[in-house]
Amino acid sequence: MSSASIKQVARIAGVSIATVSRFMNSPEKVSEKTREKVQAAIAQTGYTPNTLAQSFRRGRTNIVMVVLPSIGDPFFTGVMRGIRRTAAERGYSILINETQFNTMTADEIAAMVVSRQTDGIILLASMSPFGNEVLSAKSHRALPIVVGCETVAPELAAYPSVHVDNVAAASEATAYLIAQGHRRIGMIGGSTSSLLTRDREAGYRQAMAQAGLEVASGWMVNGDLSIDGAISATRRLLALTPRPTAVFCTTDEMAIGCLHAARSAGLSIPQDLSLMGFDDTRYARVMSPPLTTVSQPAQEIGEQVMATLCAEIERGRPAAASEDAENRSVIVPHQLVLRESVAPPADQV
Amino acid sequence: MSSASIKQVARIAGVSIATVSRFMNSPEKVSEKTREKVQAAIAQTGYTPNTLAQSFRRGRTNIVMVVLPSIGDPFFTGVMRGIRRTAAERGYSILINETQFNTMTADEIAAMVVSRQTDGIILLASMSPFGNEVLSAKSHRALPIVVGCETVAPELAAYPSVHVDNVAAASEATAYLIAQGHRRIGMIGGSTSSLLTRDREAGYRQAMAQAGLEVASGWMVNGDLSIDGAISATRRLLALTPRPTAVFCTTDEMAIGCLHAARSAGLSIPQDLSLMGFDDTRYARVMSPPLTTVSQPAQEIGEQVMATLCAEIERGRPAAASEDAENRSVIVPHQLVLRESVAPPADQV
DNA sequence: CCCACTAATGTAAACGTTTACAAACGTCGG
DNA sequence: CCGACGTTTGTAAACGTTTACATTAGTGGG
Repeated sequence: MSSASIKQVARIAGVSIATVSRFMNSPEKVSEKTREKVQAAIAQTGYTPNTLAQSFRRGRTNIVMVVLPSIGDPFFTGVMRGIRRTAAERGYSILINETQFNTMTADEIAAMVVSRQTDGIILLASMSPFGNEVLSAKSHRALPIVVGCETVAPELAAYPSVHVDNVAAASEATAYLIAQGHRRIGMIGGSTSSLLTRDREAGYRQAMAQAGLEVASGWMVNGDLSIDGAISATRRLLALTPRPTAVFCTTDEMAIGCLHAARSAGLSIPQDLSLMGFDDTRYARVMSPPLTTVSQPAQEIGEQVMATLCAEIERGRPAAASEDAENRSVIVPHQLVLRESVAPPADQV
Repeated sequence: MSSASIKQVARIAGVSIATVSRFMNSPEKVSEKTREKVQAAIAQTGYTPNTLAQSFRRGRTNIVMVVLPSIGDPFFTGVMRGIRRTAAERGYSILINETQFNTMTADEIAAMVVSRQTDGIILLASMSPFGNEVLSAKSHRALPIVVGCETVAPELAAYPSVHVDNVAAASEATAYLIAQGHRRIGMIGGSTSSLLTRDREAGYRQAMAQAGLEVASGWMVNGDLSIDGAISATRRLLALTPRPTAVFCTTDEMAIGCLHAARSAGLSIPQDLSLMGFDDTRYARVMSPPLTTVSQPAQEIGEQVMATLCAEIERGRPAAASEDAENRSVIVPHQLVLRESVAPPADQV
């Protein structure tokens, strides 16, 4: 007997089910008197519409899926907060998928939309071969997808996106280290198959090149976006001779690992090694020393991404017209935040 | 034309829709020849069952909701990892609800189950007045709910749960500080409306009492489970005279805030102030100094909670029989992990 | 008082599955 | 060759909504 159905409410109120349905969805279409009767019947039965039936009938679940590398990273937590906020406002729930655990392949994720389990997708992780052919084959309509944080992959170029200018930001961060007098600067990034890492690497190389500095082999290592990954990456970096005097970590999470590893190796920060992070997570400012980093407006990114996705979903199939106008990427501002993990190098080159 | 329906597949394969359905759900019931035909038709049309229709028909979404204070806390991230792992294994997706943002009231959450949007609930946050009357009124069946991490609230006593022995753990942690020679020990907890905080407080008081120590007024402050909250809490603690020589934080997250605030106030840790955390998150060991804390098997808790919920869901309505056998709480082991944020007090009392 | 027009309500089909039941088909022992 | 039984397939109802369309009630002008 779980929960009452519309039929019972209709019977009790002495009206047809259509009227009850109208009462629920557009009360202004039902007369005052009837409204009262229906209201009473609903109160009496404790009726709640069966969401499953509604979703089925309407062909919409009001659920969107967000795909990201790891929910554990505090930066993504911030983005999620923004997503969740505007999702709540607009009546959507969100389903999370972490690529880190390879729980699903890109095709499976796409299948969730095709099979109508989900109304759209937010991609915060570059899934490069996003089975786009598969998708367009499976469904004639374009999938509602929006890309966030990441630079959009070529195959996804048609989709809207919102992110900071990763190459400019990385370039500025590196330039700052250079301006402090550093010449040997290492970089700890994620896997190079990630476009985001590639962009930040491009920015790093660009700044180095502009200063006429070379990027020696072994100066760029993969820290796997994790603390542990950054710890081993840092060990590799410190084993180099001459070793870098500064390290640009493409993520605060990795900067934390790097900080720990460097200190474990007996170095003091920033005297012996300068550290630059990225993201300005809540941990950055409570580290010791507080991390110099690049801040991104995480929550704002989340909000904009979700809002854009809602628009995509709601405008439904008919896209056509001024596609490009809507599909342009939104670039949100980044900012270098200076704290205490960077100082001029002690040993002169 | 989004995605093909079972009808089209049936037509192309030259069979009835029932046969196609059987092919999908219990292929052993259809003959070899037919299987081939259907398989071909599916391949040709790219058929994917409409999940909405399936859910509607079966009355199950295979989605469960988990309610927690904040997904950002690394401890919960660990629990979520466990939940997600076993959810994936068993074919469930998970919907997250953070109470921190008050996106939904307890009643609304319950309504999601009643209205069939969700098959069950995992409560990692104590929602004390969980509108249980409302629930049992709305639906005659018991809701599939399982409680994790938290001590279960009296109204939820009937539901299964899995958590560490919070009072014992807090007691051990405090006893360790006492054993190091501390006499004035402060505690930074969450809101006292949280049962978890209350349990850990009870453990703290118990250890103090056993050592014949008094808990002075002002020694227990609310750190709001956040870094910022802990920072102000610490300031209040340090303003006391005489000030505590050690602080027990009921969360590593708050211990991090406490560490930062103490250091900002010019104290060195652990020489001037000892710090004990709780949870052993991934940040604990990379802090400087590394945090002494109490570890909980986060992932294991998640796995067990989810597995229990699956059992609840799958056994469906008919509970009866040996209810209590299943409904007992599972206590998972905790462990004190000794690192470097605790030392004997410098100033002798 | 009737007609026309609007507002309110009812009827019934449709959405894509699953599944109880009935029907058809094979196979095999007699 | 027949009947019985097991296997495979088909038929049709059901799940709880929404909604196009038909119908009825209500309103006001002529």
